[in-house]
Amino acid sequence: MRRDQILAGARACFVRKGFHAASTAEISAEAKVSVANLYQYFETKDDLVRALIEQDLASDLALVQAVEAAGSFREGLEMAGRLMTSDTDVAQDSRLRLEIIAEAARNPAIAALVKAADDHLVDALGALIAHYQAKGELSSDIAPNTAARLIGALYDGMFCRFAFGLGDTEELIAAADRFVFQALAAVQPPSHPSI
Amino acid sequence: MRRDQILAGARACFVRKGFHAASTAEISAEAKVSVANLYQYFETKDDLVRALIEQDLASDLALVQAVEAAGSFREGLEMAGRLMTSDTDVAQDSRLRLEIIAEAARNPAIAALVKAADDHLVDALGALIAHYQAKGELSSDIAPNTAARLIGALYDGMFCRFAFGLGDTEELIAAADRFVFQALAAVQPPSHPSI
Amino acid sequence: MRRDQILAGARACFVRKGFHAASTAEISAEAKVSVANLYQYFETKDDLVRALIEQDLASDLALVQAVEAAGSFREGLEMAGRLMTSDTDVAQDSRLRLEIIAEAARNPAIAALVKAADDHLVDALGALIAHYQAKGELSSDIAPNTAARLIGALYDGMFCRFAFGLGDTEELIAAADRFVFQALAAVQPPSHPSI
Amino acid sequence: MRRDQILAGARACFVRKGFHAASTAEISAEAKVSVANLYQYFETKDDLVRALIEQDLASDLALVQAVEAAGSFREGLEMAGRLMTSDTDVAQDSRLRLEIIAEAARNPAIAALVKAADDHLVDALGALIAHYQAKGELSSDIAPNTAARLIGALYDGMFCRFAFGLGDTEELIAAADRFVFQALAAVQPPSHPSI
DNA sequence: GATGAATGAGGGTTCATTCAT
DNA sequence: TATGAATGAACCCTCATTCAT
Repeated sequence: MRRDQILAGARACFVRKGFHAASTAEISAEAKVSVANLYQYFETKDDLVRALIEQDLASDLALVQAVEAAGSFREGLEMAGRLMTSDTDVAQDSRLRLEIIAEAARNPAIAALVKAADDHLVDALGALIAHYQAKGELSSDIAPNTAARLIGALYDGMFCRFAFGLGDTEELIAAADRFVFQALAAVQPPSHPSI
Repeated sequence: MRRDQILAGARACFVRKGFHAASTAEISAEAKVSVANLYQYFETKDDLVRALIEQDLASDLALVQAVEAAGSFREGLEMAGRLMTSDTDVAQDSRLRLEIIAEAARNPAIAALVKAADDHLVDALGALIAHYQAKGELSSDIAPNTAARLIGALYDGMFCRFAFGLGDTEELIAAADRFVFQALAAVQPPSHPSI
Repeated sequence: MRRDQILAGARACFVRKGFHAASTAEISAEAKVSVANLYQYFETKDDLVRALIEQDLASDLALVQAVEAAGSFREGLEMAGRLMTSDTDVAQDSRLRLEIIAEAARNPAIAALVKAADDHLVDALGALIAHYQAKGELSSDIAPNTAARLIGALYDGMFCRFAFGLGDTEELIAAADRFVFQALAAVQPPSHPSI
Repeated sequence: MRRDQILAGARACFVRKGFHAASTAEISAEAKVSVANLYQYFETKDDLVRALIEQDLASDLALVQAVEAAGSFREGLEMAGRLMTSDTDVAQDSRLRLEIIAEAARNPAIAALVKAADDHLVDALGALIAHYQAKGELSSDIAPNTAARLIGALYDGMFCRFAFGLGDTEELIAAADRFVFQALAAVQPPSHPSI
């Protein structure tokens, strides 16, 4: 309860100012809690950051599960796209995600968290791709996990853009879905056999 | 020059610690310059950041020009991939780029810079794609600028991962090239106009 | 009783960290009591400190009584020395004593307590010395209360050293006894009244 | 210069409130310096404390040298006593000394400093005592270093008392000198041959 | 009587920035 | 131009203390 309230306040502040620029004073004000109280729920500002990051990374799994539940790869992609944009505010989520990745680039502990979450995601998505490759719905020209990694990168890259208001969110996601499907589906690779 | 020397020191520090965590004291130490001296070349730490960002964004244009100079789209992609990895340290560049995007997500002034650079890039890449679509090398199913934006996103997303050491740099870039080409290629290979 | 339980916890913490560095949280944890509960027995941390100091100062009287009960001054000194080292942990007691004196040096209220206890002690010891001076066992060259004060100082000084583990406790106390006796003994041994 | 100014301010504050209760804000105010400036001369409040302690301990050597320079032990004692009381404010010095010893009781690093200084002092004083024992001015009944340690303890104990205004400073020191001399000089140990 | 939750005040430390030289 | 010295503002965190239950 109180803990969640604080996490929510922290999320708002981190989205607005980033991990480093958001002060514990701001966060507690946003969460309508005293600073000292905040420290009864989180040992350290870093701990608070870590908790938020874990919360955020965990939400990725929902996406994969949606894709898994779909009847075809294409459908799964569309479902995932819809889930992403269904959220209250994609730009905010994107900012937090961006902040997380930036923090991972400097803080090895955070990097480990992000890597673990990413591996998890890539494995799940890779398995799915392998499944559809076996069924013939997708081309087998690319290693499943490599494809998964590229899809992950594409989405991350879009989030980077959404984070500071570049382009129309839903439109780009829809285009991305088609783009990915086209890249992976190509039944008969045109002119350049395989490479 | 003194200014460049300071920028170089700043770059090293920002890559290592991020814009917020790198102190002017650290930067001047790295640049072998006194703090007060730094302030004779940059009015503010923010100015220093801005200068570095502009420097960094400008380097993107080289990529587009390489793609433009190539004989085919595919060749252009490969060239771009090679250019990116030819740099001294991709991880470092990626970290700075990531830091820039994260900063853009909070600072509207920086966002404007990044948007302008991105628009520039998208326009150039979009024009190129349109050119190859007209020649039949690429499918016309996708709007050229949308394709350009997706390509940009894919590369940004890969940089995000490189920034904290996820995956093999060159291998992933090569796969990305094929991925992009596959996604955009004309379904009916133009090299077999026989049909 | 609860109160004693808290005092014991406080003693342990104060010995370990000193009055200022020991927090009420630590003390209640050590006493296995909630912080709020502690405040039902002591209005203030200062009150707790004061109570502990009074407890500690009171224990000094036992020493004087031991000396009074002895048959000769020398014997009394030995008895006192034995009492002091018989305690569970001289170093711990010394630390607390030291902490008390240091606190007295800043806090007039505590200073008053310590002075009163010291006066009491000096008077009792002085009376004893006067008694043995009259009997000729001790030299009358020194005012009884001055001698008492010097003896007190010597012991306090030794406690200061014991507090951080300087030297062998029992050995030094034994030497101190001889030292004191030598200093106060009648120049012409009273046991050879022949002259 | 600045450093000394800060040390002086710190000394005043530490005497008044003790190491823990004196805040860096108070110290810098007393030294007429900004807090940030203080931190350019001392890395840490602990460093400041340590510097002050070292300064204080070093001043002890002057005493020993005075005793060494004297023609007889008794004369040396008197000289030392005069030196101690000649200082601007014995009570203040005593408070700082007390604070140092109390800190040594908790902080091993400080304990090491104090022990080293004490060993130095005991050795010097012990050598002197041995010298006068050889000359026959002092009795050989006591080990020189033990005697030195006891003398040190006696003086420390007196300082403890001076620290909170117990008794007349000069009078007690004079009495202590006689006390010590009597204890060590006793040409013919009265009645209790050696023990 | 007992406690978990809550907080205002303050503590040590750092930082971007200025200025006299 | 170049710098050592200086500082106000802020930051993270802790503590003695209170109060509703």
